[in-house]
Amino acid sequence: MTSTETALRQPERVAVARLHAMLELLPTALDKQLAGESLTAFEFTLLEALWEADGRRLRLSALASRTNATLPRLSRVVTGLERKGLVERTACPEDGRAFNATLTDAGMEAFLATRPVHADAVRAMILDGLTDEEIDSLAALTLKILARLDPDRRLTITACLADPVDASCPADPAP
Amino acid sequence: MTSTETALRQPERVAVARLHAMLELLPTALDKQLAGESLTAFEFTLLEALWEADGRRLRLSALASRTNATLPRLSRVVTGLERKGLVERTACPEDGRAFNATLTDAGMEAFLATRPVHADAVRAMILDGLTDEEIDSLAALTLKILARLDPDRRLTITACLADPVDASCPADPAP
DNA sequence: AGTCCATGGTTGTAGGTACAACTAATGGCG
DNA sequence: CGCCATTAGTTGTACCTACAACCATGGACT
Repeated sequence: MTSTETALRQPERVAVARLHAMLELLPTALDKQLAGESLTAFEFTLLEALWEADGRRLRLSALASRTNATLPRLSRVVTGLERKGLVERTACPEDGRAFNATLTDAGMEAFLATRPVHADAVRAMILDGLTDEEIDSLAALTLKILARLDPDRRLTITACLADPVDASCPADPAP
Repeated sequence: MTSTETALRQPERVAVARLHAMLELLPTALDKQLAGESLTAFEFTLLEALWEADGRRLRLSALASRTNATLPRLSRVVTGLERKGLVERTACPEDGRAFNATLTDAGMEAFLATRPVHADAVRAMILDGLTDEEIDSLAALTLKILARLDPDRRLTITACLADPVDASCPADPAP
């Protein structure tokens, strides 16, 4: 079942090479744009997830799922944000094992201050070069790839990642 | 001229969120598929670049450009591959500062052994879910994003990354 | 030749991430 | 009740990468 023995065709090679290049360049580029706010892109994503969450708090495991991070990684990042006073760990009443990460007021403030910077960076590096149709196309393509990456469908529960069924997302032909 | 003050629109948010998720998941997923060959995805990319190069060798800085890596990073990875016997550092005759990384026979062998594994992984995680048109679309989108990421155009010189004008992936003059 | 600057690479250091091993609490089931 | 498998999180360890500082060479210009 291994080794299809067939080499990739040229258009495939091109797409993969470019995708790979983007994978290599985009994350560090994004991080650099946010460096001025003393937040990493991942930390921002984390604050964003909490901001959108009910009661501005989320269980660590839920937060890990939403941000596509492993639990160890999330644990340490939350520790870091806690040290900066942007987040608080509070025990979960219903489950003695679980903890909630709660956005503090300072965390809210930091998030709101960083949001426009992040939005501008994303526009400058990704969106501004694309037409509306291309943006939709990008959303559709990434969804398809994500579906294969995460067959368990455990991770992609966030609204923006879900299937295009829900109203807020642009419709496209269902597979 | 900072802070556009305008929030991202919903389709933009969706595309960016999915792209971000992919950025988080794809690299580690690819690495895991290649773990059995005791090569990282980046090391494979590096061997691939050397394989395609004229005389199976490339100057370190050229190699860094092709693989979208910083020079320090490349230097260490080459050291690692050298230790494994897959690559050799040889001084460049024309330029006393420069070094060539040369693919050894063992390196060729390792590359050829890993190539089908890598191809299968790429197919399984990316290509198999997409139609030919979508693959072309992906290539076009990533090209547009790369163009904005690398305005200096220093990095994206590789044939597969260049503008869609040229069809083939020719080698270019060795050092 | 001599000076200055740019280029090619290497290494010190710091920070981030994955994996595995670990603790602790939950929930089922006899 | 008491045992066992599962789940939530934390931490030890190892690796990787970025940035900055560094050394050496090449090239231009006087």
